[in-house]
Amino acid sequence: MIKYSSQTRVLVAVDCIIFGFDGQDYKLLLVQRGFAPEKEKWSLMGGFLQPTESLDQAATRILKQLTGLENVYLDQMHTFSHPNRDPVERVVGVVYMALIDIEKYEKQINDDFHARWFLMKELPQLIFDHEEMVQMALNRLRYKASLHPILFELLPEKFTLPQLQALYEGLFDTKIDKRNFTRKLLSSNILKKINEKDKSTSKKGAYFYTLNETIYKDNGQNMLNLIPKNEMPAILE
Amino acid sequence: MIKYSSQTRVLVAVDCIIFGFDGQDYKLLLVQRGFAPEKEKWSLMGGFLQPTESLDQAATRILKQLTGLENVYLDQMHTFSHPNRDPVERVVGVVYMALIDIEKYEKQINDDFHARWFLMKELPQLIFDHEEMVQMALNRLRYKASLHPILFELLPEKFTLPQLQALYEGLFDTKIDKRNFTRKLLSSNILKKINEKDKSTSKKGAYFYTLNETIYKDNGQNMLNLIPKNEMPAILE
DNA sequence: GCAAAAGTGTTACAATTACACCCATGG
DNA sequence: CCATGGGTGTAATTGTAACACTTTTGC
Repeated sequence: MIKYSSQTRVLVAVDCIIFGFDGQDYKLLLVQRGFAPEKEKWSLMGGFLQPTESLDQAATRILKQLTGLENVYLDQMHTFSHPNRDPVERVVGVVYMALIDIEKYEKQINDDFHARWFLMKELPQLIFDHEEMVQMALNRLRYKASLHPILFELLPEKFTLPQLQALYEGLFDTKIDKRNFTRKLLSSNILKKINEKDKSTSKKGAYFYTLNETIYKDNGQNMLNLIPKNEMPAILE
Repeated sequence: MIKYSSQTRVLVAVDCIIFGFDGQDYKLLLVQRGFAPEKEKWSLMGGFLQPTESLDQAATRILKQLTGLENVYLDQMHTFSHPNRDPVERVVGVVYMALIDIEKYEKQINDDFHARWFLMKELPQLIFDHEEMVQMALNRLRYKASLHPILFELLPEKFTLPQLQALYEGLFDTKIDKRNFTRKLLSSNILKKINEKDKSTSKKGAYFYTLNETIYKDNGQNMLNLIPKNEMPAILE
């Protein structure tokens, strides 16, 4: 078979940034690296791209290996390529961001990998350029979440408005007026109220909501706003 | 030297999507491929990642090779990885998007590559998955431009408000009210008026403006707006 | 009965949209 | 003098932000 001669081939790794939310704080799922170099140091969960799979498939495979989860929010974020980012040999690193419901995470699956959830505020030192990757992912998550309803992905199917508000307040490290928050959210029609309450965090109990799936998919709008809203294409990213 | 054994190494290519604007229409700079397979078919300008360079450096190098330009808007967009996207052998393709001032493009440089500007409306068939790449880039450009002032990158240093408006109208295929457009733009303080007119398109002449560089860098805002603007971090992407 | 969290409305202000006429000038 | 494109203001509407009290109930 003909090849492109005289070009250098390199390893391609996929690294997954896996976010979770415990009701209070954002967390990141890390693994303790089982092989040299940097053995036993903490790192993102990753693996090498295999000959017959795409990057998306590789990321899906890796995420499933570690968490047991499929069909979760998983998005290619950026490709890192400093020639010496891995000291062993050149590895180009494609980073994916995953948002998972932390409750669904299956602990037994990961024991092979010595996985652990870390509070975002208390991350250990990470190998290679993984800290830079995490920082970029956090910025990206804030960016997206400020524009699109994606934080739902961190919650179970049924969730309450106070839970959702805590999610936004945590990510942006701020307090939000709950009346305004609720009004905007409900006016988007993205939620369906369920006739059932969560009594675990208060005596009164908070109503559960679920996503209105038909509406939760079609969102795109604007901001420096040179384009009138009427003219904005419905799906932009 | 130790290596990661038993893993497959692949070629990494960088492909550049180069947008320009001629005052009327958006254009894409394509090259006629000089080697097999698909020799003489049109394709994005690309090249292989070299051993000592990063992807950003490779994209910069490739862009300079083709256009003679440096210090232009250039942004990593997405990495494509279908196992058979290149029929010769496996190549992972990292796509960059560039916005250039079409006037600055130096024709003599590209003649080695048989480069040509195509109207976005009249693109030829492209090799491999390059059409998919272009489609994604166009969506991405619309998305970004709807939120951030980046289309300036397609204009010369001095430009008029009607030129700028044509840029937005062209990208979104719509008409914008020029009073509202102007007011929003000027109220952002991003522009500086110059005491000089462009008389090339009208008898009255339109004032030139330039970017206010200090303000043109710090922009980030919102849209589904669960976060009050006061609380929005200044730089989100 | 009270502490703790959930729920709910109104008003002021800001941003966005819709809309039409005068201006400057080269020919 | 007139055709062409450039420039400008206002009013109605909509969206956003600030603000505090009542409800529920487990203890």
